Amino acid sequence: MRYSHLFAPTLREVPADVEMVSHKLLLRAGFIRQLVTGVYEFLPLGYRTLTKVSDIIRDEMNKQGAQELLLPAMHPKELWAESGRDVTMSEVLIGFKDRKGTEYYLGPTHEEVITNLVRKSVQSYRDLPLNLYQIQMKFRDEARPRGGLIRCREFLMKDGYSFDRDEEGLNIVYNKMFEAYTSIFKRCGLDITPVDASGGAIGGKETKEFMLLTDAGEDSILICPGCGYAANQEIADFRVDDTDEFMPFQPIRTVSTPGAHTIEQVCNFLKAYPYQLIKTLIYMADGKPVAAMIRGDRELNEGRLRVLLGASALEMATPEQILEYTGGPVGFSGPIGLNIPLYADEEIRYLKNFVIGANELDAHIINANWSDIKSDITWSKLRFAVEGDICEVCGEPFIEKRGIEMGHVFKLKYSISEPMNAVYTDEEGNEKLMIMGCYGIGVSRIIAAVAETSNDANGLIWPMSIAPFQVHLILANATDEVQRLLADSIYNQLLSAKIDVLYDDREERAGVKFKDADLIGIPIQVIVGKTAADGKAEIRDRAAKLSEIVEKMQIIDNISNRIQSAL
RNA sequence: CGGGGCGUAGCGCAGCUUGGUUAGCGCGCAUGUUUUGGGAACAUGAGGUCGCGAGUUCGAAUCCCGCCGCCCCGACCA
Repeated sequence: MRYSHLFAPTLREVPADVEMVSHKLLLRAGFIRQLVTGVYEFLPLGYRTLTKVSDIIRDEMNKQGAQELLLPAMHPKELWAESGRDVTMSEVLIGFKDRKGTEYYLGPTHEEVITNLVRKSVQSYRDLPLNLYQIQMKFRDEARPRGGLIRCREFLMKDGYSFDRDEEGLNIVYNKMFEAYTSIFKRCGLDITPVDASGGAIGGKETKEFMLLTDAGEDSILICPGCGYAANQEIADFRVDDTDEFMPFQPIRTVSTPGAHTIEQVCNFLKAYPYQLIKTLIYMADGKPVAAMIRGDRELNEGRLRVLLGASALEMATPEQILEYTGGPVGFSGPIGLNIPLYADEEIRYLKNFVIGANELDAHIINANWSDIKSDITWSKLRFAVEGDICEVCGEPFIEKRGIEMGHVFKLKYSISEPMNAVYTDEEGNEKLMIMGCYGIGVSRIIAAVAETSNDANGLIWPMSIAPFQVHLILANATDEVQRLLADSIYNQLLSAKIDVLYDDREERAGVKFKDADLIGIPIQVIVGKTAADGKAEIRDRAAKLSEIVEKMQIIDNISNRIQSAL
C-alpha cells in the first residue's frame, strides 16, 4: 500500500477532553473516528488491525474444532420473550419496529438466536456436540460508553456457543475454549489474567473472565499472592473473621438522631465509628421486600444477595416502599419490629452493642445486640471483598487491582436451553436438554487494550501479529531520484515476498513522515534516505528505537528474519 | 440514571464576566518561491447557520428559558 493513496488522517492534536491513552492515540493515528457516543468508524488502518485480530481468533477457534457462521443482527422480539431476557436485559436492548409494526432488537448477544437455530436443526444425540461462533457487531445501549473502544454501544465481538449432550462434553469444550483464549490473547501481545467471575445477566455458573490488569480498568480484581487465586470483586471469596471477643452488653436504648440519615451523619452525631453501625437495606426481590444487614463501612454485594434469594430481579426499595415496610423513612431502617425476611452478613454475627435504625424519623437504637432481635435471621456472606480480606483458600491477605474484561467463558448449562426447550433424543430414546456454554471476546476492545498498554511518547507500538502493516517503508526525500529508485525497488521486493508493507512515498518532509510512522506504530521501519547513495537503507525497530544500516541486497532477508522472530 | 465540565472554521483554542465595527489566533488546507533526516520559512488566499430553538433588546457568540450533542466521575458489562 502506498501512503499517498491511504486514507489515514493523522492528527497533531486531539480533543482536550479525551482522557484515555488508547482513545487519544487511535484517534491521532487515524485508526478510528467517532460518529456518536460509543459508536466508532474503523478507518483503513484500524480495520486492518481489526481484521488481523479476527484472523487470529478464527485460527485458534478453528484449531479447537469450532465452526464459524454468521447470525442476524436483527432479532424478533418474541425470541427474547422466550428466554425472558427481553425483561432482564431491557436496559441494554436497542429496539425498533418494521413497517408492519413488528418489534425487533439489535442483537446485544446471540444465545436466543443460536439456540433457536440449533433446536430446530438438531434432533439426535448423533448431531452433538456443536461448537459454533461468529464475529459480528453487537449493539448495547450502554449506560455509560467510555474510553473510545474500551466500552462502546456498537462493538465487534467474537461470540461462541457450545451444545453438548452432557456435563462431561461441556467440560471438554469449556477447557478447549479456555486454551484457545489463552493463545489468542498471547498472540495479540496481551498479558491476561484469568479470574473467577459471575455470570451476570447472561447467567451461567462456572465462569472465567480474561482480565487485562491496568489502572485504567473498570473492574476490581482481588488477587491472592499466596496461592494465586484471582477473582472479580463481585464473587471473590474470603474468610470471615469469626472471633467472638468478650464484651459486656450495654443497656439498649433509643436515641434521637435528628437529620442523621447517612452513616457518616449518624457517626458524627453519636461519636461512633462506621464499623459499630449496622445498616439495614431494604430490597425488592421479584416484587417482595427483604432486609439485608451489613456493617456500616461495608458495601453490599447485590449479586450474592440475589443468588442467596434465588431472585431474578433485585432492586433497592423506593422511599415509599421503605415507608410501607419499615414504618420509617429512608436512612432510619433497622431490624427490630420488621415483618419482612431478614438477611445478615456473617461478618456482623459477633458484633455487640451496635447501632441500628429505629424505623422512625430521626431515631436510632444504640447498644443493640442480637438477642434483642426476635425475628429469624438468615446469615450469609453479603458484602464485597476488599483489599486486605483473607483468602478463603490459603489465608493470605488479598491485594486489589483494576482490570478490563477482554473475554469471558461461561458454562451456561441449562439456563437458556431450558426456557427455550432446546432438546435432543439420546441413545435410549429419551428427550434431554442440551447443555450449553458460551464464549465471548471483545475484538474491538482488544485493539484498545493493546493501544493502552503498548505505546510511548511518540505513538503506538503494535506487535507484529496485529500491526496494520508489518513494515513501514519511508522514502525520506521524494525528490531525490536515487532514493526513490531504491525505495521503489525495496517496495516491489517486499510485495513479491508477500510482506505487508506501507510505503510512504508522499512528497512530505522527512520529519513529517517519521512522526507519522512513529504515531502509527508499525513495528519495522525501513528508511531510505541519505545512505541510499551507498546502496544502503536503515532498518529501525519501532519499539526498541534501534537502527541498523543494511546493504540493499540484504534488506529483504533482514526484514524477513525480523518478522519471523517476531511472530 | 445521578454529579461535574464543555459546545465558536477540518483540528486545537481565545472572545462571553461588563451585549455594540467586518468574530479572532495557532495548526491544517490551496497557490507560489525557497527548503528537504524528526511535524519547515515567507507571501497570498479560501474556509463560520458562534450546537439547535424560542425569548429579552434598537442591537445577542455574549443575557434568560428550553432542547440536543460531547467528555469525565459514580450505579451496570465484551
